[in-house]
Amino acid sequence: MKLSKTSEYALRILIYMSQSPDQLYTAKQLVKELKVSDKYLRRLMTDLSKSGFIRSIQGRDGGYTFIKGPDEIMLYDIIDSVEGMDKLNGCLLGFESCSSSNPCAMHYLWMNLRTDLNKVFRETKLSDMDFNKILRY
Amino acid sequence: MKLSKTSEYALRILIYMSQSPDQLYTAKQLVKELKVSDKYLRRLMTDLSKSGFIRSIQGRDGGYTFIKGPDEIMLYDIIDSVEGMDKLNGCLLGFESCSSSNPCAMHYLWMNLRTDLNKVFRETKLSDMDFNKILRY
DNA sequence: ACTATATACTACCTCGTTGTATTATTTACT
DNA sequence: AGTAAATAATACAACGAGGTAGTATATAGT
Repeated sequence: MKLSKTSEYALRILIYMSQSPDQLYTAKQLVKELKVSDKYLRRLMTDLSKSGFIRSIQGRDGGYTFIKGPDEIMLYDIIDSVEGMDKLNGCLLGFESCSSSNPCAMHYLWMNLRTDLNKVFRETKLSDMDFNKILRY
Repeated sequence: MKLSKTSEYALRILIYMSQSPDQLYTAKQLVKELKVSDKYLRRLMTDLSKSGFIRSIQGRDGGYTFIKGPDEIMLYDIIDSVEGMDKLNGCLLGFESCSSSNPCAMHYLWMNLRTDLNKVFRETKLSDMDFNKILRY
């Protein structure tokens, strides 16, 4: 029912950047706009570039820019890359052995809910975000 | 998208106990059946009795039994008492200032999903659980 | 009163997540 | 070549959730 801070930040950053996807964003700029700590953001940006969402350009006049277009990136992909979407899809009661053939008491109830959750995150693109509503802090 | 371990355990325990709600359950018995660590379960049971779901009976021949009937306890109440349902209902992007009048880019998307989640947990009773599907471990 | 068996309470330990500090590397410009 | 401005990488600190140990307290049966 809640994402990790890392997912929060990743989404914040990429949603923010997708306002003008061709622009080169510096860490300094993102830190200022999004109020994520400098060091933490930089580390996260490295992860995001390793995951292939953005390219990092080192050196003077460097920064970060998109590789894929925001219309090619699903919210699911972002969350999956930073915290693992499968973690969120386990048994709600924490039973290792829970499955459709051996369901726990809440299995079908939870399955329906999480199917909807997954569907939305799988089908929503970064570019579907409403850019009139970019909060900063 | 996931509950805390404490919520998992609380649900496990109460769902298990609601199989025969008038029975007196000892910690030892619950530990054995549900594979939750002895000390942790005991501490959690104290919390659950303070929250008014169960009564604890100390001393020899003591144990735990329901106060309210399982048809009076909503899943929402259990989760809310052990981890605070409000924590799960915050802004998905972690913006403090996010609200309907000042929404973040994902506000309405997330609002719809979490409304469904809340609805199900608010409307589902402990006694609605399928007791043919009580997994133990 | 004593004992066995149960819960209550307090303090501590462990570990993953979050956040910070420091140093190294890369690149454009002059 | 030298400098300034940017990212990369690594190590470590702080915190909270989860889990454990040990002691105190309560109660039924004898």
